[in-house]
Amino acid sequence: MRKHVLLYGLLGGVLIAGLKLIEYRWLVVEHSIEIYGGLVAAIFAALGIWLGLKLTRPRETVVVREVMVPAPAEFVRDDQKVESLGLTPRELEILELIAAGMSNRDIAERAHVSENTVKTHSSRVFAKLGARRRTQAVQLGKAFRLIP
Amino acid sequence: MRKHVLLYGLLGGVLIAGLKLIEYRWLVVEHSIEIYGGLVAAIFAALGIWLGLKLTRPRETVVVREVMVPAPAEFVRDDQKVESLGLTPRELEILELIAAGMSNRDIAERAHVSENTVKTHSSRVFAKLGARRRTQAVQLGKAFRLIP
DNA sequence: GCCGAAATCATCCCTTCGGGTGACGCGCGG
DNA sequence: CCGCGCGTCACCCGAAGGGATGATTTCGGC
Repeated sequence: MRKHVLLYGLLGGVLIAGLKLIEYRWLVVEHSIEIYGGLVAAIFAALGIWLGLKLTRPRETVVVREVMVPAPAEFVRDDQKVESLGLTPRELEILELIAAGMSNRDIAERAHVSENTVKTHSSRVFAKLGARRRTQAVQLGKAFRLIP
Repeated sequence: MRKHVLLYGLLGGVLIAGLKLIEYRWLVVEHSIEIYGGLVAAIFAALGIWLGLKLTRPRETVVVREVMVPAPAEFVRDDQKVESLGLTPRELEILELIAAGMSNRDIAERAHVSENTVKTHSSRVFAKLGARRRTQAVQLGKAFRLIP
């Protein structure tokens, strides 16, 4: 920065000296003052522009734009809904297995209980959800955010 | 931009006229030419700097930062998957209704066809999806992004 | 005009589901 | 200690679902 200012002043001095020399060499011409002023103005204006550019070159404004990106939005169980429906953990578990597309027999094996027990649980789930079919139970379970 | 240039020239003219006036009023002082040049240089340099700043004002770096925000991510059917599975529009429609938790009878009424037809369609859907139960068909349908 | 895909409906048969009911054991809290 | 909620299991029965197969119609393409 200091370098720039020094260079600036130096150039100014040289210019003035040069102009003066020219003036003395070719005598005073009419309107020389205007030409002189115009030259000085033009040159210094150019210098000013250059200096201004130099000064503001590294000045950058960072604009942060947040973009909505579709995120999986991981599942969070609505425990309040579970509470209000009076669903027991076991029933919720059976509902999840039903939603996974398993038959009562499959669920019985998975949960290490008898098929009858699974039927009892699922019946209770249907009753509490107000569903008549397992597919409906699944649909309601997802709507109530009880299962992913 | 044109406005700036005009203003620039106008100011220059006014300045020269003003200086000339001063020069005539107080007579010619020794070194007046240097003072005059210096003044013109200083003012036009300032103008140049200002212009330079103006020119480079809109230099901004836009940084786009993608932020994971839970978004619904609306459903888009995987038509390619539909194609590869050979699912017909009607079958897809029946699959959607199954996913809505409806019974074959409900679907028959909704689609204005007989229950037998619904059963035929659903059977084909199951075959194409590799499902044995409607709940499984729903689960697979969602996994394959065939239904919302 | 014939062919094939899609949609429609049907019939038989078996499996799975769902409702209803009853019962037993366990653990917790009044 | 007794009741209650929860989980477990059982049996019956009707409804719904699902597999297999065949038939008809409609529509677009070759």
